Amino acid sequence: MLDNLTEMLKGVLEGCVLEIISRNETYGYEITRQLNALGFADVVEGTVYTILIRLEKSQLVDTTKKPSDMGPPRKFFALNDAGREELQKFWGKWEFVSSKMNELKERN
Amino acid sequence: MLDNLTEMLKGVLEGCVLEIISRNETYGYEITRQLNALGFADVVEGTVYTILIRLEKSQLVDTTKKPSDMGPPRKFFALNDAGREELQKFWGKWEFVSSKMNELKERN
DNA sequence: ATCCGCTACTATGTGTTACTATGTAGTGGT
DNA sequence: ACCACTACATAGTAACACATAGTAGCGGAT
Repeated sequence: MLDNLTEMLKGVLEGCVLEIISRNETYGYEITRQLNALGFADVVEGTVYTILIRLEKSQLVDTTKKPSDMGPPRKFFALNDAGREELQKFWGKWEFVSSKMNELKERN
Repeated sequence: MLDNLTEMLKGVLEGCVLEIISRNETYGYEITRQLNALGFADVVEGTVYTILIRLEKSQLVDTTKKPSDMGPPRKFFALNDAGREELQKFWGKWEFVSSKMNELKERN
């Protein structure tokens, strides 16, 4: 129905991942499932993993590997201080853009 | 303060331009000014012109050139039926993403 | 024993997009 | 003559989501 969200997700998906991680230390596969459950049904693992690697390189997250009884070992991600700061900045930006968009939409 | 909105504007800026055009037949330079006034202060003409050319190629707008007494002739843009449909789709997508984002943000 | 499905991670390449930078050109004021 | 403002155009860049493919562990069914 609302065919392709890809472009609109640019710049917000990373924030979503940060938010999800901030709630609970978690791992890529699970994050993908949560995003899908949220409604972003077309988001695939490849996308999430590239985001996670980016977050790791930017040193916004700490990682630990833990065994799983359901498959291969899981790489858990947790926000560090820089990550929490980035998350706050993200919501600030979202609030700004989102308010401006609604302003534009409602104005007549 | 909220340093770089670039990535978050991807996918929404085109919709903003569509919305602005839908209100009044207008031209690139003026659209840029309106976006700046809205709060998207860093959006520059080059960005808007590429969007306008894209809209033209996608046949979402009709164009007419009109002389100006303030400078070079202006290229006016107006939405056609396809453009109006696209605009509606855009707001549908925005509504969806935006609601999901707020759901994610508020949930605790 | 073998295959399949699910879990879980990694890597390479592609298309789209906003932005940078630069150039052209018309008008009016000083 | 010069400059600021108006107005449009375009080649190149960086960042991002996504496509695609591969590797690998585990459990259940055939």
